[in-house]
Amino acid sequence: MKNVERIVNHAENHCKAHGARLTNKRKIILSGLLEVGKAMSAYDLVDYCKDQFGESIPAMSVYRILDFLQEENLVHKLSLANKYIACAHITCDHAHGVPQFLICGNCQRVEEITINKSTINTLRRNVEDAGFHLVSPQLEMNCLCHDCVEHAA
Amino acid sequence: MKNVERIVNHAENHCKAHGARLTNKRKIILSGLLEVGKAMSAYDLVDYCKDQFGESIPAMSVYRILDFLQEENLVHKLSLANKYIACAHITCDHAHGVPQFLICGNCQRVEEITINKSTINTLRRNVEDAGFHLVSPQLEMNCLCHDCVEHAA
DNA sequence: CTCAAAATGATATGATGTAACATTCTTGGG
DNA sequence: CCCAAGAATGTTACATCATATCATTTTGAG
Ligand SMILES: [Zn+2]
Ligand SMILES: [Zn+2]
Ligand SMILES: [Zn+2]
Ligand SMILES: [Zn+2]
Repeated sequence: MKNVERIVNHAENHCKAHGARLTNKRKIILSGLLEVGKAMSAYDLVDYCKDQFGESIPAMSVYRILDFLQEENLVHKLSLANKYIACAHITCDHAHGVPQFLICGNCQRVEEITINKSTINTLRRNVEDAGFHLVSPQLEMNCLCHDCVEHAA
Repeated sequence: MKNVERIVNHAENHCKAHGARLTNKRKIILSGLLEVGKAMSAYDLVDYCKDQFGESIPAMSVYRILDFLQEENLVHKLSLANKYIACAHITCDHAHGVPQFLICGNCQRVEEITINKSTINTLRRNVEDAGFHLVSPQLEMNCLCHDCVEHAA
């Protein structure tokens, strides 16, 4: 069984567990994101599904499906790039924490990480000191990946 | 002298100091952002300048002017909201560090802060541990301001 | 003053995202 | 099984955000 298929199956079980339905179209969108392995715009996904799966899914539907997948923590939106990326932890059994994203400004690679609690707490204290309350520590950070740092050197 | 005027003068000196020109149109855009005191889209600014200053500045020019103002650190872009906001530290004489933004998800108030170096360094180490190099610690955080926390309680 | 560079304008178009209503699919109770 | 109700998807139109390209105007150094 291909890896993408395995992850999609896992996602389907995750949905079933609380009565949500990972329909065929939703599987296709999720599969596309998993196959590509990097962030794509909604319209990129329209094209990809047309080209790779022969499925014409209108943009409106893609947006709705992306909303659903985000609610299920199967996909995340990167506001810095207006793109969407498959969750890197779909097959992990632990509950999904608030993710942080490292975005390589050179090759666009994206890494989804979970920064350790003590760092987040430090950040939270900084925010409280400024008179605000941190609601969600989802962060998107402008980075360079290891490869791009090497090649630049 | 009004406060906005004072800040704009300071900005003009800042530009002059290295041969950049804070033209009249650029002053108008910056003044608009300062008067409003919150984040606005480029098209919001087109309308505002038309209504408040009787200046019809085409959107294309507004975008160019915002680009200029960002390079001068007089304005920052909030990617989370696709909006622009005047820098909170124009009249500070110290060099402008990399800012972080706290955005109230309820009333849209924005606070520009500079998180202390040690926190940023901790964050940087977390990023390095993930095999990436942090290029810019500009962060946009989904928060609630103190007032909105109170009123919700 | 003159000319080149900088700034701004005009026009078109691309990219991203949502509103509103229609149609189709799914599913559980009779 | 059948049907009604809700969920999912389709259609159309439009709103919003942003850039490409070329023309014109403004500015300032020489
Ligand atoms: Zn995730
Ligand atoms: Zn890279
Ligand atoms: Zn600033
Ligand atoms: Zn608030």
